[in-house]
Amino acid sequence: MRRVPTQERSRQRLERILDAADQIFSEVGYDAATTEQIAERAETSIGSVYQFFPNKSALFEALCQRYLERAQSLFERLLERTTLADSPSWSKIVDDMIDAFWSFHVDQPGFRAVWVHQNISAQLIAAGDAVNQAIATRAEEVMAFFAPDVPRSKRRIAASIVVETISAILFVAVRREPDEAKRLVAELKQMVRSYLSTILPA
Amino acid sequence: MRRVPTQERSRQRLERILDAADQIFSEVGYDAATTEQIAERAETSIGSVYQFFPNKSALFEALCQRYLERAQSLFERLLERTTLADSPSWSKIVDDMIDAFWSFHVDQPGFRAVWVHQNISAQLIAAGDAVNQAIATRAEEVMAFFAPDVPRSKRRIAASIVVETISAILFVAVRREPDEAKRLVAELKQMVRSYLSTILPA
DNA sequence: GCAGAATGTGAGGGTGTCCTCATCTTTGTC
DNA sequence: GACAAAGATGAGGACACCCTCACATTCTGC
Repeated sequence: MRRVPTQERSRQRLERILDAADQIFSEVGYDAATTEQIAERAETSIGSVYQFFPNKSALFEALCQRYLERAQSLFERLLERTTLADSPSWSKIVDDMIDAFWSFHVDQPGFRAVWVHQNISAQLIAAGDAVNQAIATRAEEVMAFFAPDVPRSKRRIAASIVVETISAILFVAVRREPDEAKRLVAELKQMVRSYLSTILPA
Repeated sequence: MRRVPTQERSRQRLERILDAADQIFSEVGYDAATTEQIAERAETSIGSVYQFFPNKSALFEALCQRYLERAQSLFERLLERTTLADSPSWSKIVDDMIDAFWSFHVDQPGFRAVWVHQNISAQLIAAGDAVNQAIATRAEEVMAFFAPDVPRSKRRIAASIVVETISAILFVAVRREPDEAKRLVAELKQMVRSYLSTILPA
């Protein structure tokens, strides 16, 4: 970012620009989106956009980063709440997790739109992978709580595939009709549960 | 397509253009790819590219269509071979299916590259969905053979999520280190098997 | 209420790509 | 081998978008 806003007016403008970028990129895709269009939607001038971001791609990346941060913080909040509760079953945790991320996708339709089917830099892909990795690592810790004797390597790959599957299927589900999506999410829970029951004790 | 080639020379040129497009789009993405660059890689002139395709996006779509056809025909060939063999277990069929599609991804790296993280038209997304749907429908028939009493609606959603999961996780696996990918594929089989065993008889 | 810092503006320069078309080359047929 | 049809070529027109920068406006501390 070129300039970090200090005044309130500027902070709001930056927020408006990011929101506008979110909308435009979601609607028409990275290429078709023009910086002029984004400025217009943000009710500001093209010059202001370039006050904050050195170029179009930096604007897009900032937007993606914002989504990644939101996703990760959602997961952290969820875990905090869970560990505080008096040890529920792991299947309950899985269900809650899936529900929470499903809500995330539904509430923030731009997330899928900007993340999939856009030109994403290798750097950004790595950032996305890192978030999934971080989530998987935390998930592995939860698994360790329920099954301390399962070897670490086994836990690692299991956590990884569970996180990736949930992530991938939710991405698919967003595109379906609401009814079909609901059923997909239900079956996703079922699948993850039956897989994990081969590893974790009931 | 603007012109369908009748002479052999022309057919080969068209093939070269599609192959070049495959490479360039894979390497740099849809936007960054230029039609001039594609023509050069195909060892032909820009004019020839536009003899066959009305514009850049039509070229890209033709490329995607070629991949979809290849994927679907792979599945059909696989099923033909399977039904001819004397009724193996369903878990064997699942494993073979996953292996075959994994090879497809590995052998045709361009498939993932052009399909994910590119600007794909809604029309093309629908085409991709249609292929997955078609595969799911055939998978459902196979399930019907092993579990005739499971209600149709249940079979449908199960087939759908299995196909989507396999498709999604293989897309993820391609990006991993070979070792990690191998483990992911192995766990994918495990997951699908344990899910299906809640539906199909052993 | 004033100086100066911070912020905002938008017309236009520069760049690069898509695609056309007039012209040339190859292929097939009699 | 001559003629027509099919195929191939690539310089350049047209267009659209990114980004700059000189100037205007707003804010802040004194």
